[in-house]
Amino acid sequence: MPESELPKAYEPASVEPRWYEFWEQHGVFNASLDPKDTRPVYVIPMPPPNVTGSLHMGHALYTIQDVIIRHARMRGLNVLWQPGIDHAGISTQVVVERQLKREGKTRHDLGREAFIERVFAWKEQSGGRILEQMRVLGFSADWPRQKFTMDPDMSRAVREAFVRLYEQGLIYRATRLVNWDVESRTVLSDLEVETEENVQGELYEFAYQVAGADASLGATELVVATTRPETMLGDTAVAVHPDDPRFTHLHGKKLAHPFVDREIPVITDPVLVDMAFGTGAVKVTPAHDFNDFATGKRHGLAEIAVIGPNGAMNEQAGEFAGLDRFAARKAVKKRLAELGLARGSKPHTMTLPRSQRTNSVVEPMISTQWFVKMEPLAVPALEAVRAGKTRIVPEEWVKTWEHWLTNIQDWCISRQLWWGHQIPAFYCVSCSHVNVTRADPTKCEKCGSAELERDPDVLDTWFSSGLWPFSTLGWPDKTLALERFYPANDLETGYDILFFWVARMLMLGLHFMGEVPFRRVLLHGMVVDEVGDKMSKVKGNTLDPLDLIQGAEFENLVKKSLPDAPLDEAMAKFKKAYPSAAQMGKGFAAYGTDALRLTLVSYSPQAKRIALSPARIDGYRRFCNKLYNATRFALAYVADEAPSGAVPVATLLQNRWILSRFARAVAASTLGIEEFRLDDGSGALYHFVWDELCDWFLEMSKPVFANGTDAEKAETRAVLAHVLEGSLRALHPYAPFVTEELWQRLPRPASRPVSLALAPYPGAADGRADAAAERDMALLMSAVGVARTTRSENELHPTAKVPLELRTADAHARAVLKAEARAIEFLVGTAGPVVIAEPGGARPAGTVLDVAGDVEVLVGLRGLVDKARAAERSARALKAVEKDIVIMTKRLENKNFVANAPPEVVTEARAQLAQLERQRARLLEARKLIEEL
RNA sequence: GGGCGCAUAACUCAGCGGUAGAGUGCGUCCUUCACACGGACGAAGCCGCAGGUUCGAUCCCUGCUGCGCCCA
Repeated sequence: MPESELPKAYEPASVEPRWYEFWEQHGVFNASLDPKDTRPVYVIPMPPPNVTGSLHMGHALYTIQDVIIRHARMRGLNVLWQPGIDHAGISTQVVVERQLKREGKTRHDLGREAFIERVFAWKEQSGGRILEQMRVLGFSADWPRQKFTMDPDMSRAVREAFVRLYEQGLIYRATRLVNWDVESRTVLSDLEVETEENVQGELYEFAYQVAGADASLGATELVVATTRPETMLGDTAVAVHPDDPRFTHLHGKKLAHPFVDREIPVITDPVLVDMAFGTGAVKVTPAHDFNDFATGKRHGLAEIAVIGPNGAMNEQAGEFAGLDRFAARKAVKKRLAELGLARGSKPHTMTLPRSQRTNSVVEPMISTQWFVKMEPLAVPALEAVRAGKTRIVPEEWVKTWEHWLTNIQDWCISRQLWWGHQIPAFYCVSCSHVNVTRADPTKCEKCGSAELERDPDVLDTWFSSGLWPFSTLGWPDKTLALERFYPANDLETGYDILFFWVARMLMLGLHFMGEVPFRRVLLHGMVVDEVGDKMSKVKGNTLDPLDLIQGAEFENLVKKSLPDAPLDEAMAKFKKAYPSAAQMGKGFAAYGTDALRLTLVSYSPQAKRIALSPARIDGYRRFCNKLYNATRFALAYVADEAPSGAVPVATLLQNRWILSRFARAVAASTLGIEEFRLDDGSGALYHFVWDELCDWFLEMSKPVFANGTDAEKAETRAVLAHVLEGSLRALHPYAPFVTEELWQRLPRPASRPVSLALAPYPGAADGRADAAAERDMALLMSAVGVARTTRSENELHPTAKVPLELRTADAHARAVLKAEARAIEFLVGTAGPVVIAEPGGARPAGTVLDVAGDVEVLVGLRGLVDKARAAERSARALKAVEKDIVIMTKRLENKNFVANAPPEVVTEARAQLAQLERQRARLLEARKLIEEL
């Protein structure tokens, strides 16, 4: 038997790498640029992972894109899914600088050029690993078209975009209060600042003495409350509310600064000051606080920076100069106390701004930076979504989108880093003119001086990502690729980069290409641990997709995720984060890529959190094994078939039925993929394969192969070969490896291509809808089910044979059951032929009666019946039916229901009630029979 | 302070204006020749709480409670 060639269990590890190599060798993932290729195209721009990153669960979610891409490819479209890597400015620079630090060096020891060379070397060595890991996940990307955001052609696009925006007045340079990352010593955009909530801090109070105070008018000092005492060195005013009676006598007064030689005014400001908060008086530091900055502008206050780029106090801080800002905080408090100006402190819950990349507390600083003027770009983007040119799915994100874009701030794009696209601005030393040019200039375009200094800053990483959908296709040149593959059809990514990436691509795509870069944006949630917490290294609840694919012992996992914690503590954290893993024993089995993929797409796409459940992955691993074994079974019979691809003639009930169910399943899968409901699409196929194909169709074909006529056998072989081949095609986008492995072993039509990845996706024409077959099968399934329940309730050995009689008044039902006698006998395990009869007549002694709809099921259990259990079950069934009867009766007795509900609902309810009452009658009979046993 | 979302079986999650579903787990029986990674059968839910709309609400609306996220 051919099946003996296959091991009994599916082993993904021995199968998956082989097929990936095969696909790449045959170039099945490559888009066609042949000018004569007229196929419609389908494009998803792949989000380029960071060059520093190693594969995490977020990347594994690219599976959603791959399923859609593979489906499109199987539908015969010219598909482009172009992979790439992002240079990831800050992250990468931080990684390499940390390496240098271990060698006792800084980037300044190397110099800019050598440092960049070093980063490139690092990138070559370890940066591409993630793309290798993506192959493990089966992603069908067009690898020969792989891009890196710092490739020469990408850099050219970036420079072109910058120059054009500058020429159009949309990029400008300005001095503003910006977010400063003290650790990496660069400015950040608003989006790169994250707020840490519920930080336990203190509200510290101290007093400013009023200059020339008159004690008879009131207090001679003004007490302010602050969370940042050290910034008082840069205070240029104290604000009170104009309506606050406590401070009326101080309006217009000056305060003496205790540490620096400066008097600062008391100002009144209803915007900044909340009378109820703190002391009602607010110190104003325009150079280090956004609200204070705005206040300063309103009142014409000086902006005195007291903190330097490294986070230490500068020379303006007088005696505190040189201290780190946090050390300065302590020092200032100590000195205030010594001067008798401290007025105590209160615990205070606050929020802290932190750098997304380095996590250090962000310092507002005044600095000269490059900005993109956003409003002219945002308005067309807003309109494009409103007009439906790009659709955001799920729609709930549209509100967020609208809110952000309508309140958008100008985008700070310069970064004080070395790693990235250096800004193409050249300052003339003699006339100060700013030359912004496509090619490096040799002399100033204004005064002709050859003395030019290039701006040292680089661009925000997201600037180049924003050009991705067209820069990767050759822009600014008019290439065939650009013409063919822009705009893309869909974009699929996490909601966390809706603004960072999606919005900017849409704005820049509209601006430079005059057309939206994609028609749909599909936003998925974040992968979190099984109990819903964000995955983080600190919590030790991260999962590496490769550990799930290849298997891993929990002990090794926790050693990897929390290397510094005691083993039992780390293990406890891990098991708390993954309750289902805690029940598993020592570790994860090698679930394989397909199981992980099926799991990831099984989550509802509208869930904001995807709580990854190891038990669920294991469930899909079993599904792969089920599919594998179903094919093993089939191969024993169909190995010599030569299917034509046409739907086989079917006369046997189960053959007609499975063709009908198959048509439904593939329709559901296709709809699911098209509607971005991969959970529904894959679920339909899962249940089709397991619950219908395996549990009923394969089971019913066994007696055919054992005892059927040659014609029946031939028909069943043809249907089995056809449906199985079709099922593998249908499942391939979700589970590419196991399906390719099995498909290559199955007989298949001669017209099929070399790889399943290129075979046509099945459609309605691959099945045959048959309502009658579905109805008749339902009857059979329910009768068999009831008979089996009776057997099981009485604890019969599975191989024990029982006499079976089915009685029904419905002549059609009798005909169906009679025709399917062989199947029923096999599925129930009957002693002798099943008797099909009309109701009434004597019941053989020792027979248990149950009902399946309108069919009485009589199982002969002479001497085997557990009377008590049978009675118990009978009572339970009766109770359930009577409960339903009460519900239905009440509903139908309600005049309003009958009058107002749609007529078909009323008719349906009446039919249900009638059915229930017939069931009750039979159950009462059955109960009587038990008593007689 | 503003906004968004979630609350359904022990766990993780679907679903839905008309008698509540899946996977895992749990219980019983069984190594029957595709699969014990299996089969058959079964137990298990005030669908968060309180109102409202409706002939009918787990579903729609309002409020509350709890949890999560985003923005300021």
